Amino acid sequence: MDIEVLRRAPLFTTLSDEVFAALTEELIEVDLSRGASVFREGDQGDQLYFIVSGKIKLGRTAPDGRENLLAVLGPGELFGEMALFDPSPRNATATAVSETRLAGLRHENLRKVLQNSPEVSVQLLQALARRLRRTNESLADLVFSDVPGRVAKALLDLADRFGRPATDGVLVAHELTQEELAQLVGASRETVNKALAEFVQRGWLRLEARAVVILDIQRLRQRSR
Amino acid sequence: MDIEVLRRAPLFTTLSDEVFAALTEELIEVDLSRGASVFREGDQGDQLYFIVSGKIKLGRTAPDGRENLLAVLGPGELFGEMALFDPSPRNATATAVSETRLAGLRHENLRKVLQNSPEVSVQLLQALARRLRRTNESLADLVFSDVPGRVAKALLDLADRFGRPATDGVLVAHELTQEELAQLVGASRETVNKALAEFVQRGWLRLEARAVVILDIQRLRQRSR
DNA sequence: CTATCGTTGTGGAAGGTGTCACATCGGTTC
DNA sequence: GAACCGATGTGACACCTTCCACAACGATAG
Repeated sequence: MDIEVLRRAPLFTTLSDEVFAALTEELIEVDLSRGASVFREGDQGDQLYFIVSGKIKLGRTAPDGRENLLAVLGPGELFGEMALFDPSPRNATATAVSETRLAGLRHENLRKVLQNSPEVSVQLLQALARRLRRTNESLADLVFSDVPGRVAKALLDLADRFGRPATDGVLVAHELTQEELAQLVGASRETVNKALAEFVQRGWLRLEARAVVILDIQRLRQRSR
Repeated sequence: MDIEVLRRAPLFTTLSDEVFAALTEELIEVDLSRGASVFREGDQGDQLYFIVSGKIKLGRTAPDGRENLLAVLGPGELFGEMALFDPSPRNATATAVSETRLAGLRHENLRKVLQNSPEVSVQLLQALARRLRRTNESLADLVFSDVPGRVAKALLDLADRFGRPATDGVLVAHELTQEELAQLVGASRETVNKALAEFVQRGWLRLEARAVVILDIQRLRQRSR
């Protein structure tokens, strides 16, 4: 397994080489193709996962079948950590958005690491605090912004994390369908499509298959406020 | 200061009497009257707070002045912990909803406790995980439920945490104005007022000053889904 | 090449919510 | 008691968003 990504992950950078080596012994490799789930809402879980490559979406399903996404995560990020500290079952479903490789770590093995190096628990606390901050941000957006604003914000966020410079702008290969993008911003697919169309029409974006190229990041940023 | 509440708080129950005693030495007492703020969005903070008595609302302000509440917390709960693990400034304003007494703990003093008893960091992780879970829940509600549904859910939640049995139902002395309740559920005051009026008209509620009496908890629960 | 199916693009009707406007109520101040 | 002010109650209207319907597109399988 390619452990370089993990070595650079915030959670592990503070670890000594020894401890890190011991830890990697315990990692469980998981490979997923698009659409495959790591775990589902309601499952009992005792692992947390690091994304080695690919992307994972965390989503919830309403009783009537509608879905909404809490986050889309990429390489170096971790998820499923809540189950380790909160006894209740998984409160979200984790699904691969593309070909994805994960490294799983069981609760008991993490415990061992926590004993030996208390910095790790601080790192975990930081990771959780950051996530909480992000979620609070999303909450506020949902209350204050209209759909186009939330779409703009989502694209900028995805650009920050997955964007790569292109000849005429920033290529954001988010790998999401418009349906998924809509679930991420909490709106209907149709409305999101129309918002995207408007941005394209204004010359701020160019659409590609499961990707966008941001042409005018300034305007987009302005629209997102 | 009345430390009984703190002794029973999840974060401290696992501590030995010695460690707990040492900790209480470091606590900073803060008294607030309704409307007074502990800290504001953008402040630099290095304390976390435990609520001894009263209620605190955590809120954010949009650039245009509109507000929305992330949570309303009561005795035994803690807040402001994110600043300890995430270097960025406060991302919410904490304001007293009623006469409130807090116990503040500075970062450096918490560190000392964390060194001596690793269980506390696990407790902190649990507290954060629970908060994240709650926030995810609110996010989903905002996407899936209409305003009356969210109002019903908010009242039930407040009832769980602050409710007291009354002669004809459950008295929820939430101490929030309808304006604040509206900010909590992410809606306008008028719409919330109309939702409440409808519930009263159906015989599910009785309104009192900054409080409600839930008369038919079953129906209310049904409406909240 | 053709059929199929998931995805994307668009229009229009229906409904929920925010905004505005104003009446009412209750407690506080002078 | 009168004036005042924050909080609450309620209607009308505009607007955004969802929902429904259907066309167009593109990749894949046969």
